[in-house]
Amino acid sequence: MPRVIPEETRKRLRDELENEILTGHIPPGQKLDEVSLATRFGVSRTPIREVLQQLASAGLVEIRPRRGAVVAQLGPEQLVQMFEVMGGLEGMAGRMAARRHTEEDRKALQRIQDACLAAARSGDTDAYYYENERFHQAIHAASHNAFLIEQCTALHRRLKPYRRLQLRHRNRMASSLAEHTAVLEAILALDGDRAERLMRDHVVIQGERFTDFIAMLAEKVPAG
Amino acid sequence: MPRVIPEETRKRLRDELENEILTGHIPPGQKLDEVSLATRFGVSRTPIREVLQQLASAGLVEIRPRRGAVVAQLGPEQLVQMFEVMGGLEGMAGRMAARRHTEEDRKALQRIQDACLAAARSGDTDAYYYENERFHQAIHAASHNAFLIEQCTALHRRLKPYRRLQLRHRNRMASSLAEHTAVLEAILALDGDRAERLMRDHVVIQGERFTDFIAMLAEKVPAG
DNA sequence: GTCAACATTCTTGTATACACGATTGCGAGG
DNA sequence: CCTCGCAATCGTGTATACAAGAATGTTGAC
Repeated sequence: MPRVIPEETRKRLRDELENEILTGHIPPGQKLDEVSLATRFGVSRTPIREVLQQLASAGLVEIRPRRGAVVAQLGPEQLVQMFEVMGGLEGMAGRMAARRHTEEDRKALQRIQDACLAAARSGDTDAYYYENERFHQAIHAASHNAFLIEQCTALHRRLKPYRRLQLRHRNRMASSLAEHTAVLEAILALDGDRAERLMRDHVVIQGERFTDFIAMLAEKVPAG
Repeated sequence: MPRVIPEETRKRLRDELENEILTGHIPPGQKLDEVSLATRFGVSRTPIREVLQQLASAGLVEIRPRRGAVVAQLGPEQLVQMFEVMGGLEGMAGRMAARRHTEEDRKALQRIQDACLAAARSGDTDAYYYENERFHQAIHAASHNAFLIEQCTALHRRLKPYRRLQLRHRNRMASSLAEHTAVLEAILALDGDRAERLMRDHVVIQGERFTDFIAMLAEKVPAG
């Protein structure tokens, strides 16, 4: 039994667990038993505990002293609030992008917007989801604020599982694309105020639609 | 040697270490030796490592694999970026506060503003610093977005050591107070857009002044 | 049959032993 | 005198032992 984890296993530990939580493979509220996880990954409890701590700091799991770790559950209210903040952050990014983007940023944004358009035309939701993500990332990058990028990425990741479902509903893909177009226009026109507002609304609308959906589900399920 | 940390020691561990970093008692770049810390606090390395992990997640220390933990250093650029984001977050809070504050929020805000005024009149920088913090907290609270409050608090804490020096300079206290007044007016007038803008500028100005100061220092010291 | 109190079991939190990468200091070669 | 390489040392990462709180099951009384 090696005393040094084979370099990749360390990351695998964290990434795999994080993924299973983010994808919902391990459902919210599920208890995370240290021993089981340790056995499963073939390591001792020590590195498992470290990973759990990190995931707790990221808000993915909740550690109750002496009572173990569970996958964090986000209620409708928390989701609304997080989408609201996400909107604010993305709005910031939009504003900064409008004021600071470089020629390369322009090109990248337009290229990705084209890809979004293509995905939307072909009706490929998964492809659109992927390109949508890249579009947002490109705007973050164009803000040229590394700290903001970090914050956006972190929150984006955390909300990921909730956004995914949501594009499949109605013709959200079409309106999303239209909103992108408007945002991009504002950015290219160097209009920071407008870019911020449009971007914020774009994200908040997503959030609202989704949280409506969640709230609807929540009514049928007793809080637990 | 007790195997169970006496309940309070656990928090003391984290708080004390965090404080010493935030106050600069342990200077940025300083190596944090696990064994020394363990000895100092009278515990083993295990809880120390946990605390270090948490502080790393909060951005206060940097853990370099196999090479130990050091107190994180923020360069001028990072500080600018963080203040920029802080401004955005506080702006968000201002906007939401304008739209959502309750009667209690109104009263609290006015009460604290009065306290700020009193502190400014008496020229007591420390008192003003304290009341200023409370004013910002009151605005956060009036946003009624718990997640935003968390984010603001976290970033606020992290920037704390940098803001403190800065009020002592010039007549920053007077202009800070004037800015508060304007922000409060906008909030009480339910003008979200204006509250956001004023609040953002208020914070960003603080940041800029401070980072100018830091940048000035940085020129004299070779990057290390 | 229900509930409470106790004993048992399970799981977490801490301490410690040990392995191995990183650092450092020394000596040999240029 | 400087540099490179190696050896000794140091410090971190992991596994494991153990203590004590939490959960669970059992038994007894009402």
